Amino acid sequence: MLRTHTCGELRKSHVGQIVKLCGWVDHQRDQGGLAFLWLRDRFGKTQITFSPEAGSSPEEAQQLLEQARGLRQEFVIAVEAEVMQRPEGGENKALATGEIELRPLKLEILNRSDVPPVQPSIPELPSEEIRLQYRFLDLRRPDMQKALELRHRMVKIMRDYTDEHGFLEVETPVLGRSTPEGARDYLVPSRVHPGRFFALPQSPQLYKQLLMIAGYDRYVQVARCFRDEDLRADRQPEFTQLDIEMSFITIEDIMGMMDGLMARLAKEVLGLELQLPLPKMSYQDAMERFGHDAPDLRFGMEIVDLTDIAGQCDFRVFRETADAGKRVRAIVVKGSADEFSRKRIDELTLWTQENFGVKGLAWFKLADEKTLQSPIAKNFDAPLHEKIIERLGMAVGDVAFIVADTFETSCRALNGLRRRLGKELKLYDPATMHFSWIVDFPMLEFDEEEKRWVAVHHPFTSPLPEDAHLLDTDPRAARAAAYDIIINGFEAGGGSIRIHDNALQRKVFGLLDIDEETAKDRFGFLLDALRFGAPPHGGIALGVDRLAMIFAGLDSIRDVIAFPKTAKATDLMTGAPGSVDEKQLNELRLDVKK
RNA sequence: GGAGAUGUAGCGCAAUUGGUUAGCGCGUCGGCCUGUCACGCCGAAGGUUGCGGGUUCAAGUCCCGUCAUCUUCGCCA
Repeated sequence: MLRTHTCGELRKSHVGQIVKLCGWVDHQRDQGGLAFLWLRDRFGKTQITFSPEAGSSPEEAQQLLEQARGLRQEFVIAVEAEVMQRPEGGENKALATGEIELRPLKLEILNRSDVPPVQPSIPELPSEEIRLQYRFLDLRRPDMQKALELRHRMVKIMRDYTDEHGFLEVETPVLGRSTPEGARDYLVPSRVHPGRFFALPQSPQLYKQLLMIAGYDRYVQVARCFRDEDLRADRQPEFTQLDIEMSFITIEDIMGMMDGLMARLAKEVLGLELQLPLPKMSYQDAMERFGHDAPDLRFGMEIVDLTDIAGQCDFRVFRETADAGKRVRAIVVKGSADEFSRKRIDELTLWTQENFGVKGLAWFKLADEKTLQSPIAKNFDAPLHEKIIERLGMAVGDVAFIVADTFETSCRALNGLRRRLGKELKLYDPATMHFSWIVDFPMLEFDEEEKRWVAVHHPFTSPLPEDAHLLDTDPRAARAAAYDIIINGFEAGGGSIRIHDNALQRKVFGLLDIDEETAKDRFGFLLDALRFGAPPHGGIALGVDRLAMIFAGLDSIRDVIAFPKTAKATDLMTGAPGSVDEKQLNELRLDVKK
């Protein structure tokens, strides 16, 4: 047996025992006649003390000390040792094993290490580039190990919870067929069928619906999904979702099931009691009040509409915006006017223009309780000043930022501004967690570029029953039976009640400009299945990586993924994607031209 | 596809307005130290400043291009 215990488990109660430990040399301290060494594995660290009492004789003690001096960071060693209580006052409270130390009897080097570019023993982080290139070393860092452990616990809770509620985990294919609706697919060429391709799943959406039709009510899968789109701090080209589908249910049933799961995760992982049911907000409300369908509700700073007042002022930009049916909207920063010098406002204006395409960013401060102060203030008469101050609820010391543009652009700009200011001005405690549902999404939106309707959620989403008739008369107004779960401004998951009626599904395909032939070719199996007793069903998918990131209080999804990819979707460690032999290409009958 | 930031020793960083031999900490190597806790002392080695071009008497510093990493807009049914 190489070891009897891990590096994290020895306590006072083990004192006197002879144990065997294996691990990596974390760091050392040589004091001449006395040396200390910390042995690390993913369970913890244990101190080994090389003193004249080591071994069974002074000669052995000296030999062990010499051996210890030859050790370097990240060497892999095995020690046989006696567990000793540390001398009075020599405990290390920062270490779980800090009450004991090991008196070594035998030491063996199992493997050596080059000087590591990443030092797991120091808290200072190397650049992300180095971390990803030497991920196997970065993963030795206790922070990474904690993050992956937390992720494991969350997934375990998800599996336990769904199992206890009668869910069945079913695996669905990774090699499927491409459905160009939605995100770009990762394609896999077929050798057996030259010129034809599999697609990696963007989600197991259709398979889980087919499982419902097959009668496998209450399906769950921890599913890997792939999307060939550009990355972000919270987006990877391959990611994991907790995929769920249920039959004979209502929206409330699914939300209730997820509320329970969230409460359990919050309780067991963070020790937080969630108030259930989780609050709900309509999409329309979210856009009006926060400018985004995944608002960060940990702080206020709600958007206020000024369009009607703007229509009465002499400031041409505002009046013309209002007259054109666009919007003039504002957010107010409470009590921080002093922090917004002209220079800072200019910088914010430029940032807003460059990132969100607004033409400008207007602002008001208060000169006194009744008078606005701003380069554009003179374009407003006194009653308008008072109206604006009242509408915005401004007090002296507040500053308001106003965007005049289309509804969509003002949403983007004000949401961006709101998030940035909320973070910069520390308007919320980063440790708080805010869960909510966003409901009543529109079912369709018009894609101006492609000049056609596209599904906001996906083409299999059912309209709300009371809105189904709008598909014939006013598709824009039809609301979907869809819902997103939002945590701290992140979309942590989303789902919908699906269409289970063949005719309705065909009608929606028609609205989406998918003609009968294409629908049959791409989704024929679904349309077929819908003719053979499809039960009403619906489900949800939770972003496992994002949930783990949020619960761990981290800013990047990469920190909860063992082997993540860079912003350009490459793997710095393996070099993937790599080139392949001509032989492989020939077998696939692929011709790669640069 | 666009925008911004960054790139200097194995790692993290510094280097006035362009101006001697590019510094500091950690690590590495050598020496000393009997109670340390990533943190004692002394000494040494270690650099094509991402890469290519340009401006200049002189470039880590300015300009152009390029590559990489991060952030972000577009994109992400």
